[in-house]
Amino acid sequence: MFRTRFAPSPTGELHIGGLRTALFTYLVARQSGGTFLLRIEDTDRKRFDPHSADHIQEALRWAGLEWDEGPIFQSQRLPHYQQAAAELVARGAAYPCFCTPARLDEMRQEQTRQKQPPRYDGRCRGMDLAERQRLLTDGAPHTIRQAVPETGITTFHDIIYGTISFRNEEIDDSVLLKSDGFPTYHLAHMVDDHLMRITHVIRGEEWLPSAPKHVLLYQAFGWEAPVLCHLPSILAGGGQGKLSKRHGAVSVISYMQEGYLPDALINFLALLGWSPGDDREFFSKDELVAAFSLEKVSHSGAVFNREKLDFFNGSYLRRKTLRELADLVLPYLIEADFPLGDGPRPDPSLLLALASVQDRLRKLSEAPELLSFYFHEPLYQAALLIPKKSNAAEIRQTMNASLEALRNLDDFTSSSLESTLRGVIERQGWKSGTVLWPIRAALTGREASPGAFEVLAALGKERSLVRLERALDKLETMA
RNA sequence: GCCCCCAUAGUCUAGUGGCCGAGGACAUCGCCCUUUCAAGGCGAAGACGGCGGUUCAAUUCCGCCUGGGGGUACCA
Repeated sequence: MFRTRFAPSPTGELHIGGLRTALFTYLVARQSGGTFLLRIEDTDRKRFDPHSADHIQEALRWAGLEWDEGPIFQSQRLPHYQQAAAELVARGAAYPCFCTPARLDEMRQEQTRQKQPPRYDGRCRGMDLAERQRLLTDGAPHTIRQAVPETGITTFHDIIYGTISFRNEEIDDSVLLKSDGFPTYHLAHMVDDHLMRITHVIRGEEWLPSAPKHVLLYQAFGWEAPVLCHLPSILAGGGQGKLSKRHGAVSVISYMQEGYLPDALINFLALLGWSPGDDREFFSKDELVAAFSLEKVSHSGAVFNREKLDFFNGSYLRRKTLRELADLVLPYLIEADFPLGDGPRPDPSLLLALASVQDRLRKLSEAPELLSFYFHEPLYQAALLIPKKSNAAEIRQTMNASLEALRNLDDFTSSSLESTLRGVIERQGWKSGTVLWPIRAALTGREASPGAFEVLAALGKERSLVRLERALDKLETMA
């Protein structure tokens, strides 16, 4: 029964990398029958975005990652952190620092000039106790800094990376409590993880270098540290392959708006840095819960590959029933201002139209473009009606024959349309292309589109005949 | 600069010393199907970064180099 948490800072919208972290965190909790908690780490008042927490929750919900506890806001738990900081000072693991931002800035510039690693020089750490007490009682502004041991090695175990150690002398005395009384991440997250009985800290690898600070803090408190797990980054992949050049960090909401299905995104993201160890690639969320394990997460960063995401999305879209697809696509058609009529919303002809494009759809936002000829008379050049290796005279002939056969046909279903037109083709001994290509071109105005029978059926007899007659007119004026 | 992490095809990955003359997926190319484009089926091309070790045997272990990523804030 593990307790895990996703702990984003509310500084903007949830990004793809954050969603993957949330997913892995969620999976660990679910597969143990444990608890997944959402904690908003809003301890930076400068970067705080008031809408961010809502956006993050919306994105998580859309993705299907429901949390069991929270959201908990750190800004409402200040006393916990202040008390913890005081405790640390009492234990000698932290100390008040009265250095001003200006002095710190100057100090770092000097260090950089001398080609030394920029870090706190320890001025207030060695301060005379009487002096410290005097400043404190005077109410001098100060922060609380971690007193990192000057010698020794801090070692910890990461589920993914294994044993990692740092020389304590390399670790800086970070600020734990800011002068405004807010904690920094270093203090807040570990205090909360302890108080909330978190068993697994799962976060991005950008935290790896500061992990020893946190381990030291757990030791100072005498608390048992949770299992640590750092996830490899998702990379943008600039400059190498042609397929990877326009990938970047993008917000989850934008994928939602572009018409990616949450299940497809989740499936894709799960495979970015994790694999089951065999050749399976399609996973429902439940299957992920069953198969996932942190031990199988890879150690190296993964480039975000949108082509593969599109493949997954198309694949998930193809599994939808037509009614499901209609519900999904409708908002995009409305957005595109298509004349949808007054009838029942997923009307039969819309379902037929959708069926004709389902195989070509990679994301929902492509639907208006793929379906436009069903809603608007197509504009095209007469030459489009004539396939290669044919001519206007021949096409006029086949079109007239097709038109006549179609006028006499009442059952406008794909199958009866097919047998009727194949009958025409066979009787006249024509090549099927000379009959079918011009019909399809006349109906869609496109070089590439769904097949003639499907379009005929979806458009219906009346509208089909109008378009075919118009095409014939075009052919006449051509000659 | 210093510290940490990483390294199988364009991309995501399988692989824990011999089963690898390296498996799967996306993308690419070809063929089939076919009125077009997709989808689908079949097939092709494509990788163990380099150099040294260890070993009877290294993609797998070790070191160095190179390359990539991250950190170095009163941001997370």
